[in-house]
Amino acid sequence: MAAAPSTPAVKLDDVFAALADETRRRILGLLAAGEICVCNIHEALDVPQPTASRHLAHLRKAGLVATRRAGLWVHYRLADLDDPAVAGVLRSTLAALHSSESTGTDRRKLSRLIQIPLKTLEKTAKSCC
Amino acid sequence: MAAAPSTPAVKLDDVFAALADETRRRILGLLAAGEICVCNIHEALDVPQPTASRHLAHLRKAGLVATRRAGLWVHYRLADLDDPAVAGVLRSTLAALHSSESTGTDRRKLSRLIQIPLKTLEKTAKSCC
DNA sequence: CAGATATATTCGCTAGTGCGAATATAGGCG
DNA sequence: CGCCTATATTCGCACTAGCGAATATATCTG
Repeated sequence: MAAAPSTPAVKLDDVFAALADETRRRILGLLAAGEICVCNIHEALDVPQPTASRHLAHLRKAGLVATRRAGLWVHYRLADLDDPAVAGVLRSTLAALHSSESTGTDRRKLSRLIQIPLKTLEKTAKSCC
Repeated sequence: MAAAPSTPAVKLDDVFAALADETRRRILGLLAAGEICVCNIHEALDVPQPTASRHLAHLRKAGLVATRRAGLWVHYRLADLDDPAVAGVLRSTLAALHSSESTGTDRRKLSRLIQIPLKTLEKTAKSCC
Protein backbone atom coordinates (compact mmCIF):
# COMPACT_ATOMS: atom_id res chain seq x y z
CA MET A 1 0.00 0.00 0.00
CA ALA A 2 2.81 2.36 0.76
CA ALA A 3 3.50 4.42 -2.32
CA ALA A 4 6.84 6.08 -2.72
CA PRO A 5 6.58 9.31 -0.71
CA SER A 6 7.49 11.50 -3.66
CA THR A 7 4.76 13.79 -2.44
CA PRO A 8 6.05 15.31 0.78
CA ALA A 9 2.69 14.80 2.43
CA VAL A 10 1.78 18.43 2.89
CA LYS A 11 -1.92 18.08 3.39
CA LEU A 12 -4.29 20.99 3.12
CA ASP A 13 -6.01 19.98 6.30
CA ASP A 14 -2.81 20.29 8.30
CA VAL A 15 -1.89 23.54 6.59
CA PHE A 16 -5.15 25.27 7.40
CA ALA A 17 -5.24 23.82 10.89
CA ALA A 18 -1.81 25.32 11.40
CA LEU A 19 -2.90 28.67 10.01
CA ALA A 20 -6.01 28.74 12.19
CA ASP A 21 -4.13 29.92 15.24
CA GLU A 22 -3.04 33.49 15.72
CA THR A 23 0.17 32.68 17.57
CA ARG A 24 1.27 30.44 14.73
CA ARG A 25 0.43 33.10 12.18
CA ARG A 26 2.45 35.60 14.17
CA ILE A 27 5.36 33.18 14.08
CA LEU A 28 5.05 32.88 10.32
CA GLY A 29 4.93 36.65 10.11
CA LEU A 30 8.29 36.80 11.83
CA LEU A 31 9.79 34.00 9.78
CA ALA A 32 8.78 35.76 6.59
CA ALA A 33 11.43 38.32 7.43
CA GLY A 34 14.11 35.66 7.67
CA GLU A 35 15.44 32.80 9.73
CA ILE A 36 15.36 33.27 13.48
CA CYS A 37 15.95 31.11 16.51
CA VAL A 38 13.37 29.92 19.01
CA CYS A 39 14.39 32.21 21.82
CA ASN A 40 13.95 35.26 19.62
CA ILE A 41 10.54 34.03 18.62
CA HIS A 42 9.25 33.48 22.10
CA GLU A 43 10.67 36.78 23.29
CA ALA A 44 9.39 38.79 20.35
CA LEU A 45 5.91 37.34 20.71
CA ASP A 46 6.09 37.48 24.49
CA VAL A 47 4.80 33.95 24.95
CA PRO A 48 6.32 31.30 27.23
CA GLN A 49 9.02 29.20 25.66
CA PRO A 50 7.07 25.91 25.80
CA THR A 51 4.19 27.61 24.05
CA ALA A 52 6.42 28.80 21.25
CA SER A 53 7.97 25.37 20.98
CA ARG A 54 4.61 23.66 20.79
CA HIS A 55 3.39 25.95 18.04
CA LEU A 56 6.63 25.53 16.16
CA ALA A 57 6.19 21.77 16.36
CA HIS A 58 2.73 22.20 14.92
CA LEU A 59 4.06 24.26 12.04
CA ARG A 60 6.81 21.72 11.51
CA LYS A 61 4.37 18.82 11.34
CA ALA A 62 2.31 20.76 8.83
CA GLY A 63 5.44 21.12 6.73
CA LEU A 64 5.38 24.90 6.73
CA VAL A 65 8.68 25.52 8.48
CA ALA A 66 12.11 23.93 8.50
CA THR A 67 14.79 23.94 11.14
CA ARG A 68 18.54 24.23 11.28
CA ARG A 69 20.42 23.38 14.41
CA ALA A 70 23.35 25.60 15.27
CA GLY A 71 24.91 24.27 18.41
CA LEU A 72 22.58 24.89 21.24
CA TRP A 73 20.10 26.89 19.23
CA VAL A 74 17.55 25.90 16.66
CA HIS A 75 16.82 28.30 13.86
CA TYR A 76 13.48 28.18 12.13
CA ARG A 77 12.70 29.34 8.64
CA LEU A 78 9.85 29.06 6.17
CA ALA A 79 10.02 25.74 4.39
CA ASP A 80 10.51 25.38 0.67
CA LEU A 81 7.11 24.14 -0.40
CA ASP A 82 7.17 21.95 -3.45
CA ASP A 83 3.42 21.96 -3.78
CA PRO A 84 2.75 25.20 -5.66
CA ALA A 85 -0.83 25.30 -4.44
CA VAL A 86 0.21 25.24 -0.82
CA ALA A 87 2.97 27.72 -1.56
CA GLY A 88 0.37 30.05 -3.00
CA VAL A 89 -1.77 29.77 0.09
CA LEU A 90 1.17 30.54 2.32
CA ARG A 91 2.23 33.48 0.18
CA SER A 92 -1.17 35.11 0.29
CA THR A 93 -1.43 34.38 3.99
CA LEU A 94 1.84 36.15 4.69
CA ALA A 95 0.63 39.07 2.66
CA ALA A 96 -2.56 39.17 4.69
CA LEU A 97 -0.62 39.03 7.92
CA HIS A 98 1.42 41.97 6.77
CA SER A 99 -1.65 44.14 6.41
CA SER A 100 -3.60 43.04 9.43
CA GLU A 101 -2.73 41.52 12.78
CA SER A 102 0.32 42.33 14.84
CA THR A 103 3.04 41.48 12.38
CA GLY A 104 4.39 45.01 12.42
CA THR A 105 4.56 45.21 16.19
CA ASP A 106 6.13 41.78 16.45
CA ARG A 107 8.82 42.62 13.96
CA ARG A 108 9.66 45.86 15.67
CA LYS A 109 10.05 44.03 18.92
CA LEU A 110 12.16 41.40 17.22
CA SER A 111 14.61 43.89 15.75
CA ARG A 112 14.85 45.57 19.09
CA LEU A 113 15.70 42.21 20.64
CA ILE A 114 18.30 41.38 18.06
CA GLN A 115 20.01 44.72 18.36
CA ILE A 116 19.96 44.96 22.13
CA PRO A 117 19.91 41.52 23.68
CA LEU A 118 21.12 43.08 26.89
CA LYS A 119 18.98 41.18 29.29
CA THR A 120 20.76 37.94 28.56
CA LEU A 121 24.09 39.33 27.47
CA GLU A 122 24.58 40.83 30.87
CA LYS A 123 24.78 37.37 32.28
CA THR A 124 26.58 35.33 29.65
CA ALA A 125 28.16 36.74 26.55
CA LYS A 126 27.62 33.56 24.58
CA SER A 127 23.86 33.59 24.57
CA CYS A 128 21.78 33.80 21.47
CA CYS A 129 19.10 36.15 22.68
CA MET B 1 -16.17 53.30 20.86
CA ALA B 2 -18.15 52.18 17.86
CA ALA B 3 -16.35 53.19 14.73
CA ALA B 4 -18.27 53.31 11.50
CA PRO B 5 -18.29 49.74 10.20
CA SER B 6 -16.63 50.63 6.94
CA THR B 7 -14.55 47.52 7.47
CA PRO B 8 -16.95 44.60 7.26
CA ALA B 9 -15.24 42.87 10.14
CA VAL B 10 -13.74 40.01 8.18
CA LYS B 11 -11.18 38.80 10.66
CA LEU B 12 -8.33 36.53 9.71
CA ASP B 13 -9.01 34.32 12.66
CA ASP B 14 -12.53 33.58 11.49
CA VAL B 15 -11.39 33.09 7.93
CA PHE B 16 -8.79 30.50 8.76
CA ALA B 17 -11.03 28.81 11.28
CA ALA B 18 -13.58 28.49 8.50
CA LEU B 19 -11.00 27.13 6.09
CA ALA B 20 -9.72 24.61 8.60
CA ASP B 21 -12.51 22.16 7.92
CA GLU B 22 -12.60 19.94 4.89
CA THR B 23 -16.36 19.98 4.47
CA ARG B 24 -16.34 23.76 4.39
CA ARG B 25 -13.51 23.79 1.87
CA ARG B 26 -15.47 21.36 -0.27
CA ILE B 27 -18.41 23.73 -0.12
CA LEU B 28 -16.20 26.60 -1.24
CA GLY B 29 -14.90 24.44 -4.02
CA LEU B 30 -18.43 24.01 -5.28
CA LEU B 31 -19.30 27.67 -4.86
CA ALA B 32 -16.26 28.67 -6.88
CA ALA B 33 -18.07 27.23 -9.88
CA GLY B 34 -21.08 29.43 -9.29
CA GLU B 35 -24.06 30.04 -7.10
CA ILE B 36 -25.92 26.96 -5.92
CA CYS B 37 -28.66 26.21 -3.46
CA VAL B 38 -28.36 24.37 -0.17
CA CYS B 39 -30.00 21.18 -1.29
CA ASN B 40 -27.55 20.81 -4.16
CA ILE B 41 -24.69 21.33 -1.77
CA HIS B 42 -25.73 18.73 0.72
CA GLU B 43 -26.53 16.23 -2.00
CA ALA B 44 -23.34 16.81 -3.95
CA LEU B 45 -21.23 16.45 -0.84
CA ASP B 46 -23.38 13.61 0.46
CA VAL B 47 -23.66 15.06 3.95
CA PRO B 48 -26.87 15.44 5.98
CA GLN B 49 -28.75 18.66 5.42
CA PRO B 50 -28.25 20.02 8.94
CA THR B 51 -24.54 19.46 8.57
CA ALA B 52 -24.42 21.44 5.36
CA SER B 53 -26.48 24.17 6.92
CA ARG B 54 -24.23 24.38 9.95
CA HIS B 55 -21.12 24.68 7.83
CA LEU B 56 -22.77 27.25 5.62
CA ALA B 57 -23.61 29.27 8.70
CA HIS B 58 -19.99 29.10 9.71
CA LEU B 59 -18.85 30.34 6.32
CA ARG B 60 -21.48 33.07 6.47
CA LYS B 61 -20.29 34.27 9.86
CA ALA B 62 -16.74 34.35 8.57
CA GLY B 63 -17.97 36.58 5.75
CA LEU B 64 -16.83 34.24 3.01
CA VAL B 65 -20.20 33.50 1.45
CA ALA B 66 -23.37 35.43 0.75
CA THR B 67 -26.91 34.24 0.32
CA ARG B 68 -29.85 35.02 -1.90
CA ARG B 69 -33.28 33.78 -1.06
CA ALA B 70 -35.40 32.58 -3.96
CA GLY B 71 -38.74 31.53 -2.62
CA LEU B 72 -38.26 28.39 -0.67
CA TRP B 73 -34.63 27.95 -1.57
CA VAL B 74 -31.52 29.74 -0.45
CA HIS B 75 -28.71 30.14 -2.93
CA TYR B 76 -25.19 30.55 -1.68
CA ARG B 77 -22.32 32.18 -3.50
CA LEU B 78 -18.83 33.37 -2.71
CA ALA B 79 -18.95 36.77 -1.07
CA ASP B 80 -17.43 39.87 -2.55
CA LEU B 81 -14.52 40.47 -0.22
CA ASP B 82 -13.53 44.07 0.12
CA ASP B 83 -10.39 43.24 2.04
CA PRO B 84 -7.90 42.46 -0.74
CA ALA B 85 -5.71 40.47 1.64
CA VAL B 86 -8.53 38.14 2.57
CA ALA B 87 -9.58 37.95 -1.05
CA GLY B 88 -6.08 36.84 -1.93
CA VAL B 89 -6.15 34.12 0.68
CA LEU B 90 -9.47 32.85 -0.60
CA ARG B 91 -8.29 32.93 -4.19
CA SER B 92 -5.20 30.89 -3.50
CA THR B 93 -7.23 28.53 -1.34
CA LEU B 94 -9.66 27.87 -4.14
CA ALA B 95 -6.76 27.23 -6.47
CA ALA B 96 -5.34 24.77 -3.97
CA LEU B 97 -8.68 23.02 -3.64
CA HIS B 98 -8.80 22.65 -7.37
CA SER B 99 -5.56 20.69 -7.43
CA SER B 100 -6.01 18.58 -4.34
CA GLU B 101 -8.94 17.30 -2.35
CA SER B 102 -12.23 16.14 -3.79
CA THR B 103 -13.26 19.26 -5.63
CA GLY B 104 -13.30 17.46 -8.96
CA THR B 105 -15.43 14.60 -7.70
CA ASP B 106 -17.81 16.94 -5.92
CA ARG B 107 -18.32 19.05 -9.01
CA ARG B 108 -18.97 16.05 -11.17
CA LYS B 109 -21.56 14.85 -8.74
CA LEU B 110 -23.08 18.33 -8.63
CA SER B 111 -23.47 18.58 -12.39
CA ARG B 112 -24.99 15.14 -12.43
CA LEU B 113 -27.46 16.29 -9.79
CA ILE B 114 -28.38 19.43 -11.63
CA GLN B 115 -28.93 17.64 -14.89
CA ILE B 116 -30.85 14.70 -13.49
CA PRO B 117 -32.68 15.66 -10.33
CA LEU B 118 -34.91 12.67 -10.87
CA LYS B 119 -35.03 11.42 -7.35
CA THR B 120 -37.02 14.40 -6.18
CA LEU B 121 -38.67 15.29 -9.45
CA GLU B 122 -40.43 11.99 -9.44
CA LYS B 123 -42.37 13.13 -6.46
CA THR B 124 -42.96 16.82 -7.01
CA ALA B 125 -42.14 18.68 -10.15
CA LYS B 126 -41.53 21.97 -8.37
CA SER B 127 -38.54 20.94 -6.34
CA CYS B 128 -35.15 22.51 -6.65
CA CYS B 129 -33.04 19.37 -6.31
C1' DC C 1 31.32 13.77 33.86
C1' DA C 2 28.86 17.92 36.09
C1' DG C 3 26.57 21.99 35.26
C1' DA C 4 24.37 25.43 32.44
C1' DT C 5 21.47 26.90 28.70
C1' DA C 6 18.19 26.04 24.83
C1' DT C 7 14.58 23.49 23.14
C1' DA C 8 11.05 19.86 23.28
C1' DT C 9 7.64 17.04 25.44
C1' DT C 10 4.25 15.47 28.88
C1' DC C 11 0.38 16.11 32.05
C1' DG C 12 -4.04 17.69 33.75
C1' DC C 13 -7.39 20.75 32.69
C1' DT C 14 -10.61 23.73 30.30
C1' DA C 15 -12.83 25.40 26.30
C1' DG C 16 -14.18 24.96 21.85
C1' DT C 17 -15.86 22.14 17.71
C1' DG C 18 -18.20 18.84 14.82
C1' DC C 19 -21.65 15.36 14.59
C1' DG C 20 -26.29 12.92 14.69
C1' DA C 21 -30.87 13.37 16.13
C1' DA C 22 -34.57 16.02 16.95
C1' DT C 23 -36.87 20.23 16.47
C1' DA C 24 -37.86 24.95 14.96
C1' DT C 25 -38.61 28.46 11.44
C1' DA C 26 -39.87 30.13 6.82
C1' DG C 27 -42.07 30.28 2.57
C1' DG C 28 -45.36 28.34 -0.95
C1' DC C 29 -49.64 25.99 -2.26
C1' DG C 30 -54.27 23.94 -2.14
C1' DC D 1 -55.67 27.94 7.49
C1' DG D 2 -53.28 23.27 7.19
C1' DC D 3 -49.76 20.92 4.96
C1' DC D 4 -45.52 20.32 2.61
C1' DT D 5 -40.81 21.32 1.45
C1' DA D 6 -36.41 23.78 2.36
C1' DT D 7 -33.41 25.59 5.55
C1' DA D 8 -31.79 26.73 10.19
C1' DT D 9 -31.08 25.90 15.02
C1' DT D 10 -30.69 23.37 19.40
C1' DC D 11 -29.12 19.63 22.34
C1' DG D 12 -26.17 16.18 24.19
C1' DC D 13 -21.97 13.99 23.43
C1' DA D 14 -17.22 12.57 21.97
C1' DC D 15 -13.15 14.52 20.58
C1' DT D 16 -9.54 17.72 19.93
C1' DA D 17 -6.70 21.84 20.89
C1' DG D 18 -4.36 25.03 23.60
C1' DC D 19 -2.55 26.50 27.97
C1' DG D 20 0.44 26.64 32.35
C1' DA D 21 3.38 23.98 35.05
C1' DA D 22 6.62 20.66 35.38
C1' DT D 23 9.88 17.76 33.33
C1' DA D 24 12.77 15.69 29.79
C1' DT D 25 16.23 15.94 26.15
C1' DA D 26 20.14 18.00 23.71
C1' DT D 27 24.28 20.51 23.27
C1' DC D 28 28.06 23.02 24.88
C1' DT D 29 31.69 24.15 28.35
C1' DG D 30 34.92 23.37 31.79
